[in-house]
This record gives sequence, C-alpha cells and structure tokens, in this order.
Amino acid sequence: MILTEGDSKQVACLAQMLPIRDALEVVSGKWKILILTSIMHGNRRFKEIERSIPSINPKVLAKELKGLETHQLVQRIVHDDYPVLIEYVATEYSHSLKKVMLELHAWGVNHHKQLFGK
Amino acid sequence: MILTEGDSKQVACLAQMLPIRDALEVVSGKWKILILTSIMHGNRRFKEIERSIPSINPKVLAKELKGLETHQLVQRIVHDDYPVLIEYVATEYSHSLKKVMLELHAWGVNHHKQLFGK
DNA sequence: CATGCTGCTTACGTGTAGGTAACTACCTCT
DNA sequence: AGAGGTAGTTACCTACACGTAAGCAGCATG
Repeated sequence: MILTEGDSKQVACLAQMLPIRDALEVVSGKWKILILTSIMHGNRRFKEIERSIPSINPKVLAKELKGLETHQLVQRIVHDDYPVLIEYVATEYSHSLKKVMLELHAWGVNHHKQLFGK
Repeated sequence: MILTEGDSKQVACLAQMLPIRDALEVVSGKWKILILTSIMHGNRRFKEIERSIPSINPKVLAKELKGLETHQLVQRIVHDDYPVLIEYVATEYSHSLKKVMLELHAWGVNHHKQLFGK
C-alpha cells in the first residue's frame, strides 16, 4: 500500500496531535497549573495554597491536589510531629512543566495586550 | 503600608498566575488546540478537519470553530462560487500560539516516556 | 432519480467540573 | 471554656462540555 500525499499529511498531523492531547489531559482545566504555580512559588501548606489562589475552594483544591499527586507532579508529605503538619512540594518531575508554564504565561501576557491594546 | 515577605511572595505568585489563567481560558479543553493543529497542517475544509481528528463529532467541531473564530485564531472564508466552498485558515495571530503548542507537544512526548519507560 | 458528499443544525441525554455551605477532628492560645 | 487556625470532608446543586443520532439543503455523479 502506498501513502497518498493526503495520507502522509494526516500522519504528520496526528503525530503532532496525540502528544498534545496527552499533555492537555494533565494540564487542562481551571486549576491544576495555578496550583502548581503556587506551590512552586513556595506555598507548601493547604491553607497557604488556598489563600494564594483567589476564589478557589477547599473541595476543589483537595481534589486537584490528589490529581497532581497521581500525576507525580506534587508530593504530599506528612510530618508526624504534633501538631501534624502537612506539606505539598513540587516534584523533580514537575519542573519539566516549567517551559510549558512559561510559554503559557508569555502568551497570556501577550493576549491581554492583544485584547486591550498595548 | 509595608509589604511583608509573605505578601510580596503572593504578589509575584499572582502576577505569574493571572496571565496563565487567561491563556488557559483560550487553550484549555479537549479540542481547541487539536483543531488548530489540524488547520495549521493544511486541513482547511470542515470535513477534512473532522476526518483528521479521531473521534471528534461535527457538533463539537462546529462549536469549537466558532470559538476559535471569536478568539481570532481562525478565519472562516466563504468562496461564493458554485459549489460553495468554505475554508478555515489559521490567522496571523494564531501563530503566536505555536511556541505554546510546541512545548505542549514536547512535554506530551516526554510524559509518554515517563509513563511507559523510554 | 437515487446515492453520496459537504457543511452544518437540532434534539436529546449524560457526566463531570466546579461552586456553596456546613461540618468535623484536632490543636493552640488566652 | 471559647475563639480561632489547620486540613480537609460531606451533601447538594448547577452548568456546561461533550456525546449520539438523525436530519437537511445544496450540489454532483452514475
């Protein structure tokens, strides 16, 4: 079987799309990246993170933190001293997302200018 | 009024988050970037785009295309010859998203390796 | 004149993301 | 003992993203 020009175009296109879809699954949604940003800025405790992100609520935060944990992007550390202290830290692996976050940030700034004039 | 150290941390953190939130609003969701990728790969017609993206359906595609149009990322061009031909093209502005898409792609590839070993 | 392609739209349904409010269990401070 | 902080959980609700199936108008082809 021989690929037509159209087919090879679609193959390249798919090769581009599938990894993007994978990435979006992890990154997409209203909160995940914001939470990660907050943690990377040094907010480690639940309430700290909650306060740092305007209008997030504890239920959503708890759920998203679990998600980030299963994606190996944050680690939940329980210090069993009393009082119990719980910390969330960004994993080594999560730093691989920094470039993505940087580009999103840059584009967001640019988009704002595009909308409201520079 | 004087900023405490904690405050200035939060200010920097917010400054990072708000543009990211803006960007996510445009980029987030299952389909937008995939559709844009398809169009940038040279798929111009509705059915062409539909076929290029596995398991998308025409309702979603139509809606997302409208969204991308209002965000000025694609342009809908009607050729009034007979038979009527409709083309979707990526705008100049949409190319500003290429870096974001590239990073998402790169990270997606990397993440796949992370999950299934290289 | 039937079949099939294009570019959609419509009706209908489900699932999940996200929001609100209240509550708990534990600890501390006064 | 009461007020207040931490780290969530629970029940309930809503809205929208997304999916399925079908249909339609216009054109072309055998």
